[in-house]
Amino acid sequence: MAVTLRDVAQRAGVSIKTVSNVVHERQYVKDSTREVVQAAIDELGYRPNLSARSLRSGRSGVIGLALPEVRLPYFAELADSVITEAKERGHTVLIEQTGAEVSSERELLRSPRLQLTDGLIFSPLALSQADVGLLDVDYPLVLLGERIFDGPCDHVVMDNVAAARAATAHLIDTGCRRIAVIGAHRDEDQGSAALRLRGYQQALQAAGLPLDEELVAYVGLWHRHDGAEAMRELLASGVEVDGVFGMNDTLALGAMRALQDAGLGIPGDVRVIGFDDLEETRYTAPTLSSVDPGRMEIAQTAVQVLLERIEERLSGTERAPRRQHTTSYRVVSRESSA
Amino acid sequence: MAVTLRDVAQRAGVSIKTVSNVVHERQYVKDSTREVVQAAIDELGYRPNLSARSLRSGRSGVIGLALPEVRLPYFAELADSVITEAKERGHTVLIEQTGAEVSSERELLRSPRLQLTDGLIFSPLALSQADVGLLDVDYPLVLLGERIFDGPCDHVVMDNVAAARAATAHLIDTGCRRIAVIGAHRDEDQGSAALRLRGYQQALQAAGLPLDEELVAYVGLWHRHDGAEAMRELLASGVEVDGVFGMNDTLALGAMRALQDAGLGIPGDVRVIGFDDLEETRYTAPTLSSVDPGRMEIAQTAVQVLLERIEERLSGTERAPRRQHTTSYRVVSRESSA
DNA sequence: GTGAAAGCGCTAACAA
DNA sequence: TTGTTAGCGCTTTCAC
Repeated sequence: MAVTLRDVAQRAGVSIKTVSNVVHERQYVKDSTREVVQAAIDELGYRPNLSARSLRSGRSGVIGLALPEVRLPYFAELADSVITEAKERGHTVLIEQTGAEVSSERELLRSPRLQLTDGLIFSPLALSQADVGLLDVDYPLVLLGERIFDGPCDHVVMDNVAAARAATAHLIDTGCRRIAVIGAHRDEDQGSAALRLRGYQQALQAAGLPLDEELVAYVGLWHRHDGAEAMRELLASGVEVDGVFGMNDTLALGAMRALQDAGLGIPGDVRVIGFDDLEETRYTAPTLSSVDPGRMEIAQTAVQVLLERIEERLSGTERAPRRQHTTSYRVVSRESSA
Repeated sequence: MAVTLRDVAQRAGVSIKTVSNVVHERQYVKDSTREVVQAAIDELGYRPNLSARSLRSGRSGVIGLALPEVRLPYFAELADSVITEAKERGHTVLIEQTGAEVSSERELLRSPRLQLTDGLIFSPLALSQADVGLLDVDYPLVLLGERIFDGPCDHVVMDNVAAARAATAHLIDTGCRRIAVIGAHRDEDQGSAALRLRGYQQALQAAGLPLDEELVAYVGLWHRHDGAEAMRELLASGVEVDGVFGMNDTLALGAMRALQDAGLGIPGDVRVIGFDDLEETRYTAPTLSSVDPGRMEIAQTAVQVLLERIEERLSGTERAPRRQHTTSYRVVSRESSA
């Protein structure tokens, strides 16, 4: 059925080893031999069996990417960046969706589904510091985001507190005094929600503005629907608002929608800023100010670090200590806060 | 290093075959034996080596999904659906991005990167009928979309012509007489763009409206940017417009943005409908009417058909003839065409 | 420069 | 009901 190295060797009248050498473009092969072998490969349409190669060599060329849901724009863009970067480095990406449930995130780490993967890039949404022990797995793992610190693996993060502080400060600079924040999670102190809330609070304090709990909107998920819902409740509560910081763009877009439904002008009556710098923020009406989290940098760093770990593991090199890699962010001002 | 079947067998004091039987939850294993083996598995933390299993059994449990770019919302949602459906059926998904270039789509089909995949779901954007020969590959392949017909593989399509006709008819029903269409491609007669254009034309003819070439906007890609750009040009040309059919939601959203920038009201001055029914159409201002292409049905059908083919191939069963599977669509009316 | 052969971990046919 | 064993296709020492 499938053409194997042996078939090629037979056809070319050489040993299996020589064919392997040609396939891997190794030196120490006479040019004439190489040509004969290459001809046999082409004629027979030989394609290496990656399962066999993987079994033998211990590496499959596939890396796993675990995230809540690819349909969420932020993760779709992150996946794109990771896939692109991995391809650049000769690897393919297998995607696992965890749906943001703690249980599936925990299971994922021990899942046999990842077995033919050389390593994993994991962006948890629900796991907490208490789960840090689960991260001590026997395969290369790079963690994304700030839900867990001081884990036994490499970690790529953006400074959420500073970025949220900058976003909030941006609204303050443009004159806002009653800034609502949408996307807080109750009883959380490590996740993005908690960190961005902290940044928001720090900015208010730095500006000498009061922290008004009425301006903090708690939500379940960070979907558009939740942002719209939260904004509606905020408006219904009668609390005065002249600025909105959405913990991500999707929430902010939902909030914009609710504000517009209520007949409020953006940025006239209320200024809005989001977080993530999704492509669509450039095309909404009005265009949405946001924080660019440096997605490309995150993806590149994560893939690079992961591949280094994979290499290290295979070559038995002394393991470098696990590191935390911090990437940069940038506030992007658009119409919604002009 | 890694725990193998042999290690478990030794620890449990049974043969490797028995352990395998337990792992595969096969019958004919005494309960007491099963318990002992399970205990050993848990203690040692045994996880099957999928590369070995794959080499031996000829199936990896991984299916490939090739699409232009996951960051495009339609494909992000499609990927989500495919991954979810595949997981449901015990498979994982490896994603390949082709970037909508003919060359990479052609290469993809012969790529060794797909070698440890059991089969492929392929959504081409650039391949044309002329490439039909390339689809005659030696692995299970399911094609999505209508760029190629009568190929040597299964095919899941939605009736683009009928759906576009329905979308256009919807605008006509609400009173539009000068309907622009955005997203046409020059020199194409098989792709979604050509089919949707045909549906648009059929609807106009059926209503006795003239086909005005000035109302057809040609674009390169179907991104938001292209929609905005095309709409701007349309408006600048001075042609009269009271309705817009965007060949996908992204184009329609870009067009909406341009219309709003020009001070036109939606649906007051111009009614708009898109295509794809992206989640965000429910949250834009105004909400966008669209055509629901039955993404879930497409994904389910594609995965099911592919897994059947994989099964067939492995069991050496008589191959059922290649089939075309047509899924259903639905016009969803929202504010932009109310 | 090239060949022979061992074995990666697992599955499944065949034995017991 | 459980054990033995032959490879799946490849990589990789170690000879020649």
